[in-house]
Amino acid sequence: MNLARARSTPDLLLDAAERLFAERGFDATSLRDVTRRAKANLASVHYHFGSKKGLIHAVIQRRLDPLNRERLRRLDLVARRGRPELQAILDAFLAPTMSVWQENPHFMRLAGRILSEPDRDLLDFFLAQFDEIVVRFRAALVRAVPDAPVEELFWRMHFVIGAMCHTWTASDGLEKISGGRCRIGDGEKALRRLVDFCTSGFRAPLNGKEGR
Amino acid sequence: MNLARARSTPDLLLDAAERLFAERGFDATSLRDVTRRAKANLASVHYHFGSKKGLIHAVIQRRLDPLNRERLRRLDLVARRGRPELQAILDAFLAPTMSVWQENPHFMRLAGRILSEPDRDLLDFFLAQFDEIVVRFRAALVRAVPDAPVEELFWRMHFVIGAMCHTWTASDGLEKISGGRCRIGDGEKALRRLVDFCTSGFRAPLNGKEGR
DNA sequence: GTCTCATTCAAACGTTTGTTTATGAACCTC
DNA sequence: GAGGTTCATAAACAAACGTTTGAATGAGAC
Repeated sequence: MNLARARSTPDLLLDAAERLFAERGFDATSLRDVTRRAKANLASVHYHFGSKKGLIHAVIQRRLDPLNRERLRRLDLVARRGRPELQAILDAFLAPTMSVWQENPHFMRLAGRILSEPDRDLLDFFLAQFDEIVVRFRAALVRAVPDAPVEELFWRMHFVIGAMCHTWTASDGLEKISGGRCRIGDGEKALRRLVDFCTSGFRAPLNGKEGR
Repeated sequence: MNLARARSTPDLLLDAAERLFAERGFDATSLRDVTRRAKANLASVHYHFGSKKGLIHAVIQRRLDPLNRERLRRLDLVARRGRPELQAILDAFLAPTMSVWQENPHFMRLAGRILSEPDRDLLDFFLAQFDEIVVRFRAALVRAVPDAPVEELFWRMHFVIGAMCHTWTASDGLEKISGGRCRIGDGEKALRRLVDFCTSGFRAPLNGKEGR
């Protein structure tokens, strides 16, 4: 038997699928592509995951679950220190995405794309994973920016999410457009830029007037 | 003959394709879907556009060309008034997308999705439409924020683009997550929120320190 | 009237797709 | 070691895909 523990078929399928889905998209990746890369049989997808959609869901959940748990863990640390700082909240939300991106850039590219997915089922499944995140981060934001209407907070988090997704999914577009000037590099600097931009954007005056 | 001038087959194909591509995505939309909706023959796509890819390119170019011309026109107006204001530059870049969204929400949803497209050919074709935009807006930004390194300007425009795309493509996700609190409505208010957020984000202190 | 050109049309092409089936090997339980 | 469960495998399924073909149609030009 090998010293390196042999990976199970489901894991091999998930790895292959994650990679291919990220590179080519869900529709452009056939189950034959996945099983070929995983060195598994075509029917094994249906045996372990029921269908192609089941495989997609599993790919998403495997990474999204720890990611969102880490977000909540960090938010807890922030909230425990008294009235939460806006920047610390945004950092708790954004920094874990950078960690995931570092360990596995494929998944973050994939996740960013799902939010603009036309497939309603898939989008709903994805959003359902954020129920607790929404509640907890909203509460923290209300405490950090008490003079802003909740509606405004949602809009600004919407912009934050847009900037975040674009950062991890389209950063090669940035490299191309900037003529190679901007490279995402190790992610740390990109994260700091992202957090700074979002924090400052979040502090925009309310109602177009200067903040009171 | 009809009073309303009969539209040509290519136009009918473009309309149908734009709608369906936006609703279901490129891969999930078959040429049979398109021709059925356009009440045209299946082969007409290849006759007029050469291939499915040709049709996709035509759909994109038809809207993107006027959109980017309008951006440049507005930027000209801003630059002619002396040293350009940051907010005016961002408005010149962002406001036309709202106009397009109002006339044709389908296309903006589609455009936002292309930036996270896995298909390199398609992405390259899309980005190539922005060559002049990049040059002109970069020059304006350099004048408006002279103490920022060009690299920083590119990064911040990257975040702006992310927030913008997310606004027009995923605003129903916002509505769902916010529990119906946030509706995009007529677009005017969303645009103002977006411009305010981006302007403020763009003014984030440089290098993590307070701006000089 | 006839020739010419652009366009439309129905039908078929060969692939590829997700999914299902039937068989067999490997393994654990008692 | 018999019986049963779990997983792997090859083969087949019907459906849908982008694309091509060759004939039919229509309107102007001469």
